[in-house]
Parts: sequence; C-alpha cells; structure tokens
Amino acid sequence: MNKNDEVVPSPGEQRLSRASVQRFSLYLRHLERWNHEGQQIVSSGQLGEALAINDAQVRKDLAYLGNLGQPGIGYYTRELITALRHRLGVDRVWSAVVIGVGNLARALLRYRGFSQQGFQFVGLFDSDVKKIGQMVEGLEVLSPDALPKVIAATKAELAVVAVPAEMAQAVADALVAAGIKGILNFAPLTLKLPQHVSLVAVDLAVQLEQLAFLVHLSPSAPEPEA
Amino acid sequence: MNKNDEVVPSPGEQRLSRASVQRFSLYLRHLERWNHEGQQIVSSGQLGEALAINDAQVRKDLAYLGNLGQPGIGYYTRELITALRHRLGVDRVWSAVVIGVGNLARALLRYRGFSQQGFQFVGLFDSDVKKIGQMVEGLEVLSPDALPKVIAATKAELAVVAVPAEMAQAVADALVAAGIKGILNFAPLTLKLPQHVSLVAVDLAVQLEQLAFLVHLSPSAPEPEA
DNA sequence: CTTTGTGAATTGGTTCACAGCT
DNA sequence: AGCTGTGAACCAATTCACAAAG
Repeated sequence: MNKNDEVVPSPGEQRLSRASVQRFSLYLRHLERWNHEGQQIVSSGQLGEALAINDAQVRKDLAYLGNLGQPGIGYYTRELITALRHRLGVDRVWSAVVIGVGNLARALLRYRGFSQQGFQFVGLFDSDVKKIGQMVEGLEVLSPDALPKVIAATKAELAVVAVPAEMAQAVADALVAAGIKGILNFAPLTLKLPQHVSLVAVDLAVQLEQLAFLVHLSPSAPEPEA
Repeated sequence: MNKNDEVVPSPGEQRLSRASVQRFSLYLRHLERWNHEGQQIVSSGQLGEALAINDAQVRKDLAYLGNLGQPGIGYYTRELITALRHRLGVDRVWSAVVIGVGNLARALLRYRGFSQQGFQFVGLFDSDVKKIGQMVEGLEVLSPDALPKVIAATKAELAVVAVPAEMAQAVADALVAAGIKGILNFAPLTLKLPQHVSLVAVDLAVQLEQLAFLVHLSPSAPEPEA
C-alpha cells in the first residue's frame, strides 16, 4: 500500500493515543526526578522498568515528541522533559479555581506538586455561608455568585469540582457559563458538559471498589514461580 | 449454536474485561440512585446514556452477571444491584487502614459514600509524633509500629496510602509484610509490590495534567454541528 | 414493537522483531 | 556492542447488526 497521500503526518499534530498521554505525565515525573539527580541520559528500557511497561511502548510514546532518541545512546533527559512539558501543555502556567472547600480541596491546595507543575489556584468558592470569608491556604473563600467575575478577571481556564453530588451539575453549568475550559470532577456522578469543555473525573469510591474487586478475585496463592 | 463444550461458562469465574469492571461501579451507583427513586426496571439504553457509552457495551458488561435481562423489557433494578454488588465483592464489609493523616485522609474518612458501600476504616496511622494520639473522625492516630498488630487484630485487607512520596514505598513494604491484600495509593510514585498484592493508584497531579492537556489541544471552536 | 444477548467486524493499543544509526 | 524507530503481528475492547425472546 502506498502511503504518500493517505495519512500525511502533519508536523503539528500527530494522532496520539489516549492511553499514551496518560503515561506522559508519569514519564515526566520520573524524568524530572532523574534530572534532578544529575542523570543526563535515559533509555526506553529504564523508563519502561520504572513504569512497569514494555520498552517498545515507551519508544512508541516518545516518538510522538519527534525524533529525540539517539540510537545507541538513549534520550537526553533535559530535552525529553522540555518536549514532554511542551506537548502536555504544562510549559506555561495554568490557572484554576476550586469549588467546594472541604478536606479534599484543602488537600489539593496544599499539595505543592501542583505549583511545581505550573498550576496555580486563583479562586476558592463555597456556597456555605459559614465558610465564605474564611482564608484557606492563602485564598479567601468566595460565594459562587462571584464565579463569573473571578474567572473573567483571572482568566482561569480550569476548575476543580469538589462539592457534593447534588450540587455538582449546577456548579458545572455555572462554570461552563463563566467560560471555563476544563473541569476536574471529584463528585460521584457523570457530569453533562458541552463537548468544547474538557472533563476528567476522579471518583474515589469507585477506586476503592475497584481495589476491593481486585482483592476479591485475586490469585490468593502467590504462585511459586519467579 | 451449541455452546456445550467450547467455552463452558464456569459458573464461578468468567473472563471479564478489565475495563468493564471499571464501569461496574458506575452502573451500580446509578442503579442504586434509580432504585432509591422507585424505578424498578432499567434498560441498557438508559444506562448507556447515563454513562455516555454505547448500549451494546452495557449489555456486554451486564451479560457477565448472568442472563438477567428480560428481552423486550429490560433489567430488574434490584436484581442487577444484587448481582453487581456480589460480582464486585462489595456485598460484604471491607476493612481498611489509612496511612498518612493529611487532608486527603480526612476527606476519605469523612466521605460517607464509603460506609454506604460497605467500607469501614479500622486504623489510622501517621509517623508524625505530633499527630499520634489525636482523634480524627472517631479514630485515634497510631504509630506505624502498631500496623502489624492492628492489621492482625482487625483483619483489615485494604490499605490507603496517603503519605509523601518519599515514605510511600517503605509504608507499602510494611503493609505487605503485615499481610495486607490491596493498596490504594495516592502517593505520586509507582509502588513496587509483590504480585499477590493488588494495587490501584490515583495520582491527583497526573489527573490535573491530563485535564490541562485536553484543554491544550481542545477543539477550541465548538463545531456548529448538532 | 421493544429490548436482550452475542457472533462478526472494527477500532485501538501493545508487543515483537528487526533494520538502521552511533 | 547498544539503543532507537517502526512495520507487522498480536491481543483487547468497542461497536455493529441481527436473531431470539417477551
């Protein structure tokens, strides 16, 4: 089959598998640590071992970043990091608002990994009047009424929804109306969003159930094979 | 088509796709709500719409539970719930310990969804001497030294690891040594575990990066097609 | 007529295996 | 020698499409 004109790999955007993007963040984390430890070169085998995946998989993934690999050598750590950050879109600052000031929100706000990766929280909202006005991790808790103004003023593009399930869809609708571009949802329901708003959902109860299930049907006898 | 001997669906364990299990928890959540609202019958189309997936997918998934569907009718909500809970292994109580008493742990402890699904937290551990002895959500914070005893005494099978990355592998090793069967890991690293211990990992920073990436390459123009 | 259950087709993702570069 | 990049093979998951059941 000739492939001259069928699928031209346009230099800007190759097709990249949903799953490989999941791994990009993980590569990045390991690379940043190794870079920090002074390691200047890294191989697909090393990365594969760290993430417990096949080395060919790693090369396939990294090939999406361009031909950064040096045959016989490996990849230059710094170069990979730069390319990954660029590809993931984290080579710039992302502003995010957080709706729902519970323990989960506090955990997120306090986690310094975010600022290291270029995320900053620029607004904190809760409909509980007892919380409004409080300072939490350096931010004042505001009424959700202020959402449109704050989002417009800060140009926040991302939002974290950490409210009870009953309120989550209404909150999401307000966020969409205010022009937010992506939502990280922790509320245990399936949010309905217009397709131009991106969604990542994390349901902690589902994860724990998942684990229970794995244990439930786990090979209880550790096979005596190396 | 005879199916007598080729792939005998042994009543105990059919092969079930990893991905479909991910969805079982989600089906269960919707079904429980609908059941609560008095809906006695549900169709694959309804479930598919709720989770934004194909209806054939739903039927394939549910077929793993046995032939519960009534052609021309749908599924009986109660029956589905019972079967799902049984299959997921959540038709019993699971005991879990939590290591690392930060905001994330508090969020988990406070979330009532867990107890509703049959999860109970029976031990809370932190190596910070300032936290040891404190009461948190009705549990006393203990030193990690007490892990083996508590796990033996409570027969806890699951553990939630919510400690900083530097400590996580050591904590995991201690949990494995104490006989834990599954770990839900929130620390941002890839834990190395013996294969008889199950693992579910949730990395919040990765999820936020994922979202940034989606927005980064999102079709910024909402296509004017219905 | 509605909805299930499921082979067949399709799509997507992973692993293999090796040519080619250093 | 060692390691990358990638077509081909393989495996897994999703969707199609339709026969069978109520």
